[in-house]
Amino acid sequence: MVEKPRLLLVDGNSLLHRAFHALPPLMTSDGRPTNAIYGLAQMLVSLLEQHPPQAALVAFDAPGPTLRHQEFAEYKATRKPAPEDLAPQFSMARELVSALGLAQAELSGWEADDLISSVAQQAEGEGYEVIIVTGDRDLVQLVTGHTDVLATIRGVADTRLYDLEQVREEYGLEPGQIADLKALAGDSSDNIPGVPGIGPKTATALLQQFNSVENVLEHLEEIESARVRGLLAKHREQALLSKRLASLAGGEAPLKFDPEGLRWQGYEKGKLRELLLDLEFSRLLHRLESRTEADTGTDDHESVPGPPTVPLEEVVALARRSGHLYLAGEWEKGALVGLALSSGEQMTYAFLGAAHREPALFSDPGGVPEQLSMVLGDAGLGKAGSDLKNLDRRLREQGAVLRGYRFDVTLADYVLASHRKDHTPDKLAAEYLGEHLPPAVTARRSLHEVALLPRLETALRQRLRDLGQEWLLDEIEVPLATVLAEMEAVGIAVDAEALQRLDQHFGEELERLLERMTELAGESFNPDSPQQVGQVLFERLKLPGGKRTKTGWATGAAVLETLAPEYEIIRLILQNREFGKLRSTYVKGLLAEIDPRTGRVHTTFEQAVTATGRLSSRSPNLQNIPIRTELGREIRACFVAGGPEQVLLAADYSQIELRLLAHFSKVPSLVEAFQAGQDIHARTAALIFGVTPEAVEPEQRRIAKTVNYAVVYGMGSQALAQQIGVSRAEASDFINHYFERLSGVKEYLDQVVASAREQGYVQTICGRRRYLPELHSSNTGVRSYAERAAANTPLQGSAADLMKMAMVRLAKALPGVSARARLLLQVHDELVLEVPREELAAVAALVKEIMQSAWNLDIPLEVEAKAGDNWRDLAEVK
DNA sequence: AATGAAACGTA
DNA sequence: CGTACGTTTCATTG
Repeated sequence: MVEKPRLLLVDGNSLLHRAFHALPPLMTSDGRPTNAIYGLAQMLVSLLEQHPPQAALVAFDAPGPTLRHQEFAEYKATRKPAPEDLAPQFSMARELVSALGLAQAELSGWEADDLISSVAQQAEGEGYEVIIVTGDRDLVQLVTGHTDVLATIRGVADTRLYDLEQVREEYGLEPGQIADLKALAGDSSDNIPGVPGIGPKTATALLQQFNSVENVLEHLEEIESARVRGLLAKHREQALLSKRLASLAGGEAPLKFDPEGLRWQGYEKGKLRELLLDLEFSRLLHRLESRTEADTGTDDHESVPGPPTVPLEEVVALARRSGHLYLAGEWEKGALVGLALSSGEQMTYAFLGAAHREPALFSDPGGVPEQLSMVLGDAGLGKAGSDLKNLDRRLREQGAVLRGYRFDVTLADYVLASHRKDHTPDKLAAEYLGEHLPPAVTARRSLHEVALLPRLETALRQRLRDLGQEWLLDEIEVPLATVLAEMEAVGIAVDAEALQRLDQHFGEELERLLERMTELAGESFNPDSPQQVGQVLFERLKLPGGKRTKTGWATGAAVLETLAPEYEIIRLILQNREFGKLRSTYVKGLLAEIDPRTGRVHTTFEQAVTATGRLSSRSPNLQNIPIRTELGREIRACFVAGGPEQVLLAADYSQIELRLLAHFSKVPSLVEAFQAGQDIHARTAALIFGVTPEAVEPEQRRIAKTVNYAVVYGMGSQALAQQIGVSRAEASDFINHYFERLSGVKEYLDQVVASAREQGYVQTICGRRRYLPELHSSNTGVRSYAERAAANTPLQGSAADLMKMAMVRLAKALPGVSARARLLLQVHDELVLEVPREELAAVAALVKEIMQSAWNLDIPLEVEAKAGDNWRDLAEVK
C-alpha cells in the first residue's frame, strides 16, 4: 500500500508561548533572549526527524484585530500582551522556520489556528495525512480520521498525539463537539464566557444527549434539571456567541492549500548553520551536523537506515577466525531491544524479541535467538564493547549469557580517567576519534557504535600502554566485570516476612513518637523536616545551643546529641530519625527491590564511578546495610542464606588501610607491629598515652583507633575532638604525639602529597591513577581537600585493588572447591558468599588464603572469616 | 518534574 | 575542613 503524503501544520505562536514559559531564561552572550526560540527549534527539529513530512506549513498570528475581536470585545481580554523578552523572538522564529526549509503563513484578520483549520480541510480532501502541532489543546476539535493533533503537555519535550479514538476517550465527545463544549462550559484561558453555572461535566452530558448547542437550546423542555434549563434559557445568546468564538473557522480563512509551495525538501543547511551559530545553540547545531553525516543512506523509516549489514553467520565466521567480536546494544529507554555485532570487518544486527513483552522469567527461553545465544555464551570468542556487564545483565533477563569479556571501553576510560563521571561511547568516540554518534531516532545507533569500537580500542589501548595501565585493565577490571555480572545475577536472599514485621513494628513506634512530640511541641509539625524541627526547637521552645546553617538551624544528630540528655523532645526526634531512616530506606526500600522472578535482591555494582577505584552499589545499595545500632542489626538479620542447607560466609580484611600505610611508609615500628601480629590500636594507645601495651584501657584503645584512622584521613584536631569527645587541645596533643613517635608516617604522607603536586596524580599499588588538579587551587579549602584526598587515595585505592584481585582469583578457584558456593556481595573490605553447609570449612579456607595472598606486602594481610544463617548472627570459622 | 540541601546509612 | 559512596526526604524551582 502506498502511504499517504504527510502534511505538517504547526501553530507557531502557541509553541513559542509554550516554550517561553516552560524554559528558564536563556540569552546569547550579547544579551538577546532565546529561550522560546530554543524550545521551538528543538521541537521542530525532533518533529522533522520523527515525522518527516512531504509538505509543511508554520502558521503565525497576524498582528492587529481579528474577526473574533470584532465580534466580542472581551475575547482573549485576559491575555496579557507578549512579555518583553518574548516579543523579539517572534521575528527570530520566522528566520528559524525558513532556515529549516519550512513554509510559513500569516493572514491579517486571522489567527494561526484559523489558517491551520482551513488548510487542514483542503489537504485532507486531496488525500493528505495531516498532523497539526500545537501547544493549544483547543485544536483537537480539528481531529478527523485523517488529521491528528500533536499537543504539548507540560514543557515542550513531552507531547501527546490525539487521534479520533484519543479524543473520544478523553472528552467523551466527537472532535466537532469541542466547540460546543466550550460554548457551554466556557474557557477562562481564552475568556470564552460559556454559560455560568454549567461546567464541563454538565456540558458533556448535555452534548452526549443533544449533540450540539443549537440542538440543546431547541429542546430545552427535554432537560430534566430545572436549574440547568433556567441557566440555558437565560444565557442563550451568550452560549451561541461563545460557540462562534470557540469554533475554528473551518475552511473560511481565504488561504489556498498549495502542495508545491509547501513541499519540504530538507533544511537550508547554510542558513540554518549560520542562524544556530548566531543564536549560540551549539548543542543543537552539533546534533544536526552529526545527523546529516550519518544519515546519508535511505530514509525508509521502517528499516531504519544505518551502515550496511551482512547475515549473522558471516560475522560469526569472520569473528571466529580473528577471535574478536565487537558488540553494541540498541537501547530504548534502558531496555535492550537489539544488538549490533561486528567482526571488525562486517557487521550484523539482531532484534531481541522479549523487549516489548513483560520481563521474561529467568527460566523463560526469552527473546534472544538460539544461534545468537550460542555465540554470546561462547567464552572462546572474545567480546569487546561498552559496559559489557550491563549488556550481560540485560541479556540474562532474556535468557542469554555473555561470556568471554575481552575489552570494555567504559572500563578502559575509567582506568584512564577515574575522575570523569561518564564514560559513554558517544563521549569516547568524540574525544578519542573526533567522531559523533547519531542520536537514537533515525539511524541504528548500535551499528554506528559497533563500527567505531575497533578504532576506539586501538586508541584507548595505546594510551593505556603509554601509562603502564594495560595490566590493570586486562587482568583486574575486565575479568572482575564478569565476576560482578555473576554476583548481580545471583543476588542475595532476604527474609521478606521478617521485613514486613519490622515495617509494622517501626510504623507503630513512629506513630507513638509523633504523638508525644506533638504534645511536647504544643503544635503539630513534621519531624522529617529539618527546617520545621529547627523552628520548633529553637524558636518556639527556645531551647539553648542552636547553631545556624546556611539555610536555617542545624539539626543534625551531632548538634542534637549535645542537648539530648536534657530534653525529651530531642531524644524523640533522634529516635524518630533512626526509625524513619531504617523504615524508609531499608525496610521499604528492600521490600520494593525483591525481584519477583527470583525472590532475591539484585544490586548493581558500579565499576566505573569512584575516584579511588572502589566499587559502589546501587538499586539497592547493599554496601551500607546497618550494623552499628541494635535496631539497625535487625535489618541486617533479614539478609539470609538461600536455604536451610546453606550458610552465609563473610570474610573481611582487618585494618587493611593501616597495613597498607605500614607497607608504603615502611615505618619500622608499624611494620614490626603488624609482623608480630600485635593489636595495632592498643599499640597506638600505648604510644600516645605513654603507657605499656599491656596497661592500655579499653577507652584508650577506642580513642587510639579513631586516631589511627584520623591520621589516614588527614583529620584535623577539631573534628577528632568532636569525634572522641575530648577538648580540642587534647585531640591536638594526640595527633602531635602520634606524629612525633611515628615521624615516618608524617614524612610518607607529606611525600605523597608533594609528589602528587608535582606529577598531577597519585597512584595505587596496581598503577591506578587519580588526577588532582585541585592541588594547585588558590582556594585554601579546595586545595586542602585535594591534599587529604591525595594522602588517602593510595591507601583506599590500593585496598580496593587488592580486593578486586582477590575476587578475580577467587571466582576462578571457587568451582574447584565447591560447585555450589557463590559470591554474593562485596562491601569494600568484606566479601559475602553463600555456601553449602558441608563445604563451609573448605570454602572459608580458600577465601582466606586467596584474600591474604592477594599481593606480597612487607606486612601480612589478616582475614577474618565468619559464617551463619543470616548476615547478623555470624560466628568465626576457624 | 527536576534539582539541591540536609540528613544518615556503610567501609 | 576526615576519605569514599547512595538513598531518602523536604523544599525550591521550573
